Amino acid sequence: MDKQAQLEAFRKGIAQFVTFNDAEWEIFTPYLSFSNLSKKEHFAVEGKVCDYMCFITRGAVRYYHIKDGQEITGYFSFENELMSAYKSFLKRTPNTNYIQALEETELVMISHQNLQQMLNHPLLALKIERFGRLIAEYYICCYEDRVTAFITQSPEERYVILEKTAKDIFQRIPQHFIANFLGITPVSLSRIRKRTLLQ
Amino acid sequence: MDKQAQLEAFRKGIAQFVTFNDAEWEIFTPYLSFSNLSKKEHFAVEGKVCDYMCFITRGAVRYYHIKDGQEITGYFSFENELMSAYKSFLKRTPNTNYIQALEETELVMISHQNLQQMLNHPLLALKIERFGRLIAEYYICCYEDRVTAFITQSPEERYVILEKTAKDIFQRIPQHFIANFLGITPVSLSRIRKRTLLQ
DNA sequence: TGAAATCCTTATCTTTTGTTAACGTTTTCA
DNA sequence: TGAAAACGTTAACAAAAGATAAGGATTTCA
Repeated sequence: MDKQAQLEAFRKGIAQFVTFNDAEWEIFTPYLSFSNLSKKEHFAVEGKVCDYMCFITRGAVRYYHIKDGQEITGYFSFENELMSAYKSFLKRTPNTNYIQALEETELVMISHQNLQQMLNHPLLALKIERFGRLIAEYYICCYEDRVTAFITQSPEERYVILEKTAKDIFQRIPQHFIANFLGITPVSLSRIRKRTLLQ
Repeated sequence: MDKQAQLEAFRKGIAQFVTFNDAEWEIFTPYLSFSNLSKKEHFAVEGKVCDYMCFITRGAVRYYHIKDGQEITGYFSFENELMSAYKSFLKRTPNTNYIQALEETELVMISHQNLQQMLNHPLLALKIERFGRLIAEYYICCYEDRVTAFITQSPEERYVILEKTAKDIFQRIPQHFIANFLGITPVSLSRIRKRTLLQ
């Protein structure tokens, strides 16, 4: 995808949070940069501060932790979604997990430095503050649902709901990553799938 | 606690997010209101839109869902912390859980309506946008840690860590609520406690 | 293209958790 | 103050999940 098309996709993708008129867009876009990730390439690694907030125009990534030498996948992001090691990016602290491309991935990026400059730019500040607030609020709602699922649902219930609401993820993501995401082992997910098929 | 003392506590409590000079404070405080909750009184109930964002100056509350007729406690907030049915408050959608006072509780409150007015007030807008953004970012970091705990830790590990990092909660909150919070049943928590004591 | 890596399933065994119920203690509140 | 409610522990059994290993299919990539 060429940069112009990526910018268009980005503009459309963030319209749920904030819309720029053409004059604002002219000021805004020079603060953006672009990058590609090849399959298995890391966007973020443990111990490093994450300097970019991204919008994925194509591809998919997984977020994972390493515990006792084992990778545990906690989340995914796909095209037309935002991606960042959010906590590290915001707090400027070393990241505690990894983000890795599952496919060829294209990104539109905002560096932390540029973000700060925009927050000091008289014509952008208010809109960028709002953008940041709405993004954060959006993610809070996602997280709230996720925690609620862990509190109130069994692994099997979480699987059944995921299978209903995001069937396509099973075509795109290896099943053992999805198992981690659901909070169980791959073996256990395989059993649950067999069990729920028979019913 | 009298209102002046509550306001002082509030100002101090939000200083981690935003600080007001005295002139700004004068403009800001008329948008606030006050309320008390007696023990077991509900601040929020399922099905109603939550109209207030609160700061707790005294007391404690629990957040719980009802599933199959059973109450499942998912979170707590204490004095000097913020409290709201955040998702409902932000999205103006019916709330999906309950918030109930565990003790006599005192609140400083911002109504959604007043918040919107402040966001349109030329002298407050930027600071309030920032306040909202920083609060949301703060909660995202909390949620991120919580989800990571569910993904990467066993119930026993979650208990041991909670016992280390927030021992006082066990003196203040009934144990079966804490069990829900950890994602397990009260019986299971009782077993874990016995098990880890013996080791 | 062919060896290596990845992936899913299945089996076996162990460990943990859920469920239900009972019991004694403490707290609540009319 | 006294009956009722709330609370934590324990027991017994069932259900589910974790750990480990093996086997076969598919994919990857040099």
